[in-house]
Amino acid sequence: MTTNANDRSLKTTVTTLRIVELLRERDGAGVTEIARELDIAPSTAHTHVTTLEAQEYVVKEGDTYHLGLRFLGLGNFVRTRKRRFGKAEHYTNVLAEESERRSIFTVEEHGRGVYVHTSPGKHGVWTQSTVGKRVYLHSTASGKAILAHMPTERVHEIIDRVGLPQETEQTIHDEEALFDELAEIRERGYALNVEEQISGVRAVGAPVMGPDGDVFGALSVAGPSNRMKGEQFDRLTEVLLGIAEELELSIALS
Amino acid sequence: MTTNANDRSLKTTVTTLRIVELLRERDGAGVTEIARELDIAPSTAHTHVTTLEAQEYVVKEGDTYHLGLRFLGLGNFVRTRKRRFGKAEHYTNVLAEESERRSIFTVEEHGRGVYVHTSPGKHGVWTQSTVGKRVYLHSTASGKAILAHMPTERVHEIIDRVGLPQETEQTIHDEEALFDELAEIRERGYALNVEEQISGVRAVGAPVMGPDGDVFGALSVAGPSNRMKGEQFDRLTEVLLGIAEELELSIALS
DNA sequence: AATCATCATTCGGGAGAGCCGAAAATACTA
DNA sequence: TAGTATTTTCGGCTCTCCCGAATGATGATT
Repeated sequence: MTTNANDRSLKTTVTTLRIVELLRERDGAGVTEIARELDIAPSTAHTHVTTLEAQEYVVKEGDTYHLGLRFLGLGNFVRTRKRRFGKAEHYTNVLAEESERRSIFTVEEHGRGVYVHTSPGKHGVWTQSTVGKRVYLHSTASGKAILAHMPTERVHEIIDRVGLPQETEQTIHDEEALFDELAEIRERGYALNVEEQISGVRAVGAPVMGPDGDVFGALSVAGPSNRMKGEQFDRLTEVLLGIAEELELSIALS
Repeated sequence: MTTNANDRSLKTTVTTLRIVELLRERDGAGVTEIARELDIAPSTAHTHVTTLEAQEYVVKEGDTYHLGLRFLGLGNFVRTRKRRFGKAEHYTNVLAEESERRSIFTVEEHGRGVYVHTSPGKHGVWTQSTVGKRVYLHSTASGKAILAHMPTERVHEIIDRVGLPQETEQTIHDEEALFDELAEIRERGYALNVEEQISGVRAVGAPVMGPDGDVFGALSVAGPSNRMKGEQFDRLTEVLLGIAEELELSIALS
């Protein structure tokens, strides 16, 4: 999947990054645990982890190694790198306030959706939607909203790269069906997610276009299915579309 | 400095991390620029940067490489890793509200202070105090508050490791003078920074102790010197100490 | 206490991987 | 069209990373 044929990738760097990833998933780990999990010699794991520690990217607490606060600076940097992200944050909060649902601003990167901002909203308290989370584009409302406004060619590239994994029974896993849906989304102006990512959860997503005509990202609101239907739902959609438009305007004027 | 004698550090990993650091500082860079700056061959820089891209830690925009949003997830993870950090965030905001000054919560890592939370406050708008920023402990109010409540042995270790660089004319750069100051801080209960880090800026810092008796971090307020003196200042100190105590209590009860 | 078990850490040596340099490809300028 | 500065590819040599075995350190079990 990630390993192509003529791979000039640096094995050492890849191992280091896998360790970083593991330390996040496990919330810290010991040398043997890392070695076992990544199928490398304990001594090798040790060298990697001490290198990371010497560079101050990792801290040692007792016998377990943890990700250090240096990642705070890096995370904060990418979060504030584009001025548009600041605007998006504001309108994500406004959306959560007015919709009373969990609101999320998502952008595409490497063919996946990344949550750049999230705001809980009165009735949308469920967790699991943390900043930085990576999701599939084809199984989420924001993701489909983004795909719908990309050049078809790029959509194909993305499908080739990440595929269309089925996350629930409702997930669209057929390429043709997806393209039909994307056409519908363009027509309609917003995207739906009917339990396609998580059972029992529905969402609506609206694209946020940049002034250049490219998709910048997408805003979405999500909640339990029983709170996301009927006339309530129509109101939600209206609020969402309004705020997405405000955000577009705000971006265009800067 | 970072290169010890019997260094088992992985050269490849170190180079990769230096590139990451450079991409942050410069806000993206091209291959040649990286190679020139780090004194490596362009082809080498290219291999590193494409490895990072393949692992989705870096994005390519035209001919320049930028840090990617994967760091968002890592940053968010370390920010929320310790439940105490959440409490600290809340009280940092309260402090900014009540003091109307820039408020910061700092912890020690690898002998340096790291800003974990910051809140602008009505009259403390000046920037440069972003989340994740790393500062010296001996030249900041929070830093000195933290040092004052560490085992003397560790303070020596830190001085040996990072030194006492002089940042302004006021910076304490003499070891003995520093220890005198730390004793005074313990006595007084809070630390001062009189233009020791940045000319024209003063700050007050209070330690935040954990229930185990170790320093957890420090809260501080900062502002331009002319707004940080007289009876105004006494009120600030009182507010700061009160909120630091509240935070300690809140931590102890969890 | 003493033995055992588990894990972290050190270190030498061999294999393989990373680094360089040269050349090709690409993008801009004049 | 030629010239300049960049990125990118690729072969090969050397250095470095990785492994395995040995040593320390820590804690559990009897």
